[in-house]
Amino acid sequence: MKPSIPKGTRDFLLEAAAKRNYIFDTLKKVFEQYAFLPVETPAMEKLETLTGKYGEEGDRLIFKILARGEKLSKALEVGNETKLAEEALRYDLTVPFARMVVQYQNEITFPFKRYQIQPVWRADRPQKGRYREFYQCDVDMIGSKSLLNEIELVQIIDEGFKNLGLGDVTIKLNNRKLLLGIVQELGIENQFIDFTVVLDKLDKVGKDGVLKELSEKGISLADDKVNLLFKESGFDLQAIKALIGQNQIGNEGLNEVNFVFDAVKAFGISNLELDITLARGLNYYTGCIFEVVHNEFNSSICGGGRYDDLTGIFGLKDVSGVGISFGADRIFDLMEAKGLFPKNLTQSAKILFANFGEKEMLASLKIANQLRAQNIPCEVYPDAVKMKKQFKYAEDRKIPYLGLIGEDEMSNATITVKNLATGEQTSSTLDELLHMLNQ
RNA sequence: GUGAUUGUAGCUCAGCUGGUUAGAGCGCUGGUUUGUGGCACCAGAGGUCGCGGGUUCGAAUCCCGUCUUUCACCCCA
Repeated sequence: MKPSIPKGTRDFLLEAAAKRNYIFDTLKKVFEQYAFLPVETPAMEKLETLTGKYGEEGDRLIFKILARGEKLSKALEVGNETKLAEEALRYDLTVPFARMVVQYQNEITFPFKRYQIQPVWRADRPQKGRYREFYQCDVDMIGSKSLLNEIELVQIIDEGFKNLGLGDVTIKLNNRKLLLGIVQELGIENQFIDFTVVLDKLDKVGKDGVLKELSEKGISLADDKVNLLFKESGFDLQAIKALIGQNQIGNEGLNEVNFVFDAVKAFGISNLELDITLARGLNYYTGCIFEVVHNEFNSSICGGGRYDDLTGIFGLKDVSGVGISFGADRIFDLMEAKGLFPKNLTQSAKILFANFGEKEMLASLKIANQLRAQNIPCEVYPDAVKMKKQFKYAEDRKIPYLGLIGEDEMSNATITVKNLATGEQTSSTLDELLHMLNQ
């Protein structure tokens, strides 16, 4: 059998793993700058914890874990589908986080801020930028309704992407309350989800495409409202204001968006865009919603929003939360395509000591240990094989220097050091070597 | 879930309308060079042509199924 991995998953070899860690580390630094601390939750949750939180489509994509042993045979026997799988792999990090907050509510100080970098699984069909296993980097805050949180999250998004070299992203902002107000004024409140999902496609399929899809879902709109709602491929904020008029929830949403928008702009973040067509599919969002896109990548690389009732589902009422999720794998692909990763992420040792035999090997190890004590990563080649092979190893691992300690060097306490890039070779004492490698 | 698409050596690929020993480049191993690599030259190893079935005297090549790859839709990080 040819070795391979399940579809929609991928291996991260040395260099790829280093690159991905670079993304994690960069984001972590920003998260911690805003006083978020890490938590972790198990890869699997009880199925009932997950179902019903992501909408119909989302539920379908949950990876269920088949029951085993007696439980399985019993479930098959009785034909009880719900007993076939009682556990599932987590679909995102937000719902498990909400579960965690409710479960440990007496041990937690609110507002509770955490970040979480872990993989999630979706039983989707893989395609560009879409995997069945991928890492999310979530920052969430539960237990405060203040819009300060929204403002800070936008700042985190902005700083995070800038630090990754992706300062040219667009941060989109919208508010579900505003959308709800619009839907109320259109008289189609009971088709809120259907409407917003279709509206989200405006820039992709245009006005006619949206109208067509709406009518396919049994939603028809009066012409005058359509004209207020959107133009060919965008929308007109003044017209939207006219559309929602005195609608209470709509104006609430509008005020929230404006507050966040103005504050963030005042802090010099210019790539923020109000987009009333932004919907976001996850059902639990209730207030501000965010999404980050890049013009060289066709799907969003970060998304999030406020959820007023998520903990309520688990029994903790009136606790609002808000958070965002960076899609590490999409960011990885985008950065790879743009060549944004720093070089030498995989440089392991600064110097490799060649192996000429047992005596020489031990002499080299003694030097290596002294370098290590000075925080200089280094290694001794483990086998006394031919030089060609040892050189190649150093080259493949991007080790810049080769140290040679043979009989001559041992007897006069020196180390022959060869710069592998230039071919330059010097005879140094240990102190000279330390000095050179510390630069 | 729907519709396309791909699969030949470790990697990237060639192999014309079916014809007998399936090729190249890179990589790998050994040698020219038993403590001095990158270059060059020489030699060598490595493939049930994704898998299963069918058509045929004969299949990498045609047909069916299946898995896999990639892409779009749905939906999403």
